[in-house]
Amino acid sequence: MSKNKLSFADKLLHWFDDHGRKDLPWQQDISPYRVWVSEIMLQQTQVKTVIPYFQRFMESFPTVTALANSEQDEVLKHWSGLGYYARARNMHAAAIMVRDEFNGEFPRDIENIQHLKGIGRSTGAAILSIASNLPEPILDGNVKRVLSRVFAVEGWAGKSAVLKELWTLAEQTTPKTRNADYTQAIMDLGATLCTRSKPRCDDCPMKSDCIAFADSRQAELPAKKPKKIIPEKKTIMLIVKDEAGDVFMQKRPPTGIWGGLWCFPQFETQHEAENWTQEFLGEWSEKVQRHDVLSHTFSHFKLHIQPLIIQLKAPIKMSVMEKTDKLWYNVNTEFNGGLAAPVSTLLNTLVRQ
DNA sequence: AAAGCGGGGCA
DNA sequence: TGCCCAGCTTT
Repeated sequence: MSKNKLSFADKLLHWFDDHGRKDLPWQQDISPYRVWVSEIMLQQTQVKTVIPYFQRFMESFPTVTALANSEQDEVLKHWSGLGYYARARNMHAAAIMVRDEFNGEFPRDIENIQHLKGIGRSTGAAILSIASNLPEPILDGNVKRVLSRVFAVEGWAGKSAVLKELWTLAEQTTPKTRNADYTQAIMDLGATLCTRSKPRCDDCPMKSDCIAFADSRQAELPAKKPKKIIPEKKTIMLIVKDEAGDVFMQKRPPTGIWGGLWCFPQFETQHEAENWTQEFLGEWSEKVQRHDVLSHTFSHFKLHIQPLIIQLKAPIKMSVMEKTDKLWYNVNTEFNGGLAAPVSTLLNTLVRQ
């Protein structure tokens, strides 16, 4: 390791001592479990949004064993609105694995910790570094941005050659001592100063070392992901109300979009929706109401949702009542399961009046 | 309204 | 090794 690289860590740590954030909820009572939960949540969401989710999660699932002993519906309920629901499912599976295969303790080495679902090299390293002060380098989005700028790494990090170069730089810059502080410091620098747009270079401890700053290339580095045109799809969401005002909902398959979350029945056409209602639920008393289309963007397609509301009058056929993946939801009660954002939106705007 | 964000799973 | 998976914030 060159002298230059050592001073990188020293400068960063000095800055962190004076200016870094140390009062975030997951920086208190540090444990592998708390760091793990925060890291998974922070993968997809900003600090400000994560804080209330983290606190609710910790109140309900104070330990990894408590999480393992919970129902998936309960876990997804705490994740509703955060997105990337596969990560909540993975966390639940990983907690069960820690309970059953690791005696309730997180593995303390980078190889074994990656056997847990949802934990790769960077997240595993963050847990080991922050919770146990082990000298593992991390490479999350913040670190990628900082390293790309300081060392002028060319190319998009989605390319394996670029990613490899970034990992090498991460290994070379990560110190053996004060590793936990260093990991928090470099993430903090990326989150607060070395931001994607308008970085505050004048306040940055790496200013004198940063090639992007020297060359005024902060806006070009890191290289952006190539643009892709995403397809658009349409669906009808059918909101069926029974005589009591309860709403019919069904659980989605365990994997795929909104896996394990509760949703309204979906159809391609209004005709199909009406036929299905007739066949499985009975007669309806009012005309089918169409409501405004709600558009929802995923990473790989855009979904246009046409909500339909049907009010039933005849009694419900028993067959649908018996299934565990179908239910009638009393909208004035708390929902015990995961709900995708547009489903929550529809419940709030069209059902709970 | 459109762009940008991030990491792991899996074919 | 390249594509799939979300929903929120920022511009």
